[in-house]
Amino acid sequence: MSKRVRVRFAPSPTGGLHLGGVRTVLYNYLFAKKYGGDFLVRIEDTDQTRYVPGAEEYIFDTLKWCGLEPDESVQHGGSYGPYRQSERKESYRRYAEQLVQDGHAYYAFDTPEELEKMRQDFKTPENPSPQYDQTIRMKMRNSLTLSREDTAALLAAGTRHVIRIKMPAGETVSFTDMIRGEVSFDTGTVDDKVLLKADGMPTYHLAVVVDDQGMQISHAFRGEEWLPSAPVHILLWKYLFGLDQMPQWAHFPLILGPNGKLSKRDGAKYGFPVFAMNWADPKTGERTEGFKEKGFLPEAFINLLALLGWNEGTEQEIYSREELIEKFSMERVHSSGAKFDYEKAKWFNHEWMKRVDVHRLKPEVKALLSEKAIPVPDDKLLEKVIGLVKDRCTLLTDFVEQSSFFFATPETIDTGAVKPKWNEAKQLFFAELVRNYELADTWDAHTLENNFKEIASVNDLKPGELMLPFRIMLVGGKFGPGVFEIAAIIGKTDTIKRIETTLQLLK
RNA sequence: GGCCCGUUCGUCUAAGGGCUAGGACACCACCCUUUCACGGUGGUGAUACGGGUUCGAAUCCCGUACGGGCUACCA
Repeated sequence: MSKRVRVRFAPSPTGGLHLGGVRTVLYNYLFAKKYGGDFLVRIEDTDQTRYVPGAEEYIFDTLKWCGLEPDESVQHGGSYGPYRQSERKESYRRYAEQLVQDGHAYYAFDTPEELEKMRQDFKTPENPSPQYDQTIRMKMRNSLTLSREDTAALLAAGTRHVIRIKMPAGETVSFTDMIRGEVSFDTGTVDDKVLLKADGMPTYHLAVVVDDQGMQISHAFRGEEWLPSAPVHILLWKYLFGLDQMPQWAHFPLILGPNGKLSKRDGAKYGFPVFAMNWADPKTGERTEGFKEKGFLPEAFINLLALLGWNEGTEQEIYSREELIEKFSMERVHSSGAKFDYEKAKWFNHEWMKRVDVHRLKPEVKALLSEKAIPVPDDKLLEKVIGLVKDRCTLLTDFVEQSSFFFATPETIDTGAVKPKWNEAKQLFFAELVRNYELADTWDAHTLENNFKEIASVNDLKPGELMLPFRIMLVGGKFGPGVFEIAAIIGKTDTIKRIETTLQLLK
C-alpha cells in the first residue's frame, strides 16, 4: 500500500560540501537503507550564474569517501533521470504555465530595477524588507494588473518575464513534519515567490516539487532553513499533483558554528574544518581544509555527524554505519539546532583509531608517510609500528610524529630535556650500554631492558633517571611507546648509532 | 520589522507527569605508568523566567525573555 521509500539529496554544485550537508546526506541514506529504499542524488543546478566547475565531482568524491554511495545519480545511473535539473529544463515551463491557466500563478514583467525600486519605496522602519506579496502585487507590472490584451502582447513580443505563484489570502497551510509535528502558516504572510525565472529555468520552489514527483520521492528531507518556504511547496503539490501524492517532510535542525549557522565562507576562521574534504575554489584559488585531510577517518566522521542531532536514547556513542542503519529513526532526530564541538569530534576520531585494526589504517598511514618522504622499508614493520602507536594518535596525521622515528633518525634531539641532570656517571653508563648491546645476540625488548637495568644497578644508578635520556636518544623527544620496544624495532645498528650521536651532543 | 522554528551542565545529549535530574566531550584532582598517551577513580557544572493544569511537571498549556532561520529571477 505505502509507496516504496525513495529519498533524495539535492545539492547545488556551488562549492564544498560542509558538515550540515553531509549530515543531510547521512540521514537520507540511513533512512533509505533502513527501509530498504532508494537513495538518490539530484543536482540542483538551475542557477547558471553560480556554476562552479568541479563542484559536482567534489560532491560525489565526498560521498564516496564517506561510504554513502547513492543508488541513483548522474554518476550512478537510474531510471528516473536526468538527475541534473539543467537537463530537465523543458518539463518545468509546462507546469508553470499550467499554474497560470488555473489561476494559481501569474506572469510578472517587473525588471530587476523596478523590483529594487519597489523595495526602496515600500521600505519603512516597521517593514525593512517589503515582499512581492498580495499587498503590493496589484501595484506591479504583471498579468494581474495588466489587461489580457496587454499581457498577450508583451508575451508575444518576447518580453522578459517570470512566473510567480499567487499566494491565496487568508488560508492556513499546515503539514506534519516528521520531526516537528504539525507546522502551520498563514498564506497571507508568504510572498509570491518566483517559480520560473526569466531565463526559463525554474527556481528551487518549482523544481523541487516537479522533480520530487517525477522521481517518485516518498520522503523529502532538508535543512530547517527551508521551513519558511514549505507552504509554497505544499501549495504547489496541492495545485499540481494533489496532496495525497506529496512526500512526507522532515526538516533537520541546523548545525551551528561558534556564532550561528555554519557558514562555508567562515571555513578557515573557526580553527576547525567545515568541509568534508579539501576544497579549492577555482575562481579565487582559495583552499579550505577538509576533515579528510585533517586526519579524520570516515567512520568517525559519519559517527559524529549522526550523533549531532540524533540520539538513540541509550548511552552508546560509537556506532558503525551498519549499526546506524539499524538503529536510526527519524522520530528521534531533535528539533533544536546543535553547536558543533570540535573537541568532541576529535574524541570520536580517537575512539575509532583505537578500535579500527592495523590493516584498515595501513594504506592511509603509508600514504601519509610517503607524502612526508619518510621511508618505510617493509609492510610487516609498518604494521608493527601502527599497532604500537595508533592508540596514541587522535588524528591520522598524528602518525607522522608518532612513528617517523622508527624509520628515520630524528632530525632534532631534545637534549635540553636531559642536560640539566646530565653527568659523568651517566655518560659512562651509556658507553657501557653501547658495548653491551654491541655484543648482544638476542635483540628483543625484554633482553634489552634486563641488560639495561643490570648495568644500571652494577653502576649504582637508578634506571628511572636513565630511561628519559635513552628515550631522547632514540626518539628525539619525550613521547612514544615503551623505549625498549622502540629499540627492539629500530635494531642494533640504529640503536647504537643514535646513542652515540646523542652522547656526542651531550659532551 | 514580519513569519517560522527552538530553549536540560561551557558543548553534545538522557529522563516522553513521580528525581539524589543520568551519560559523554572539555576542565580539575588523584591512581596507574620510571616519558607521552591509554586506562581507572572522584570532582566542578544544567532543567531561561513567570503563570497555570495536576496529589505531583524538566516533561502538558499560556505568556515573557533569549537564541536561530527565512524574508533574491540563490539554493
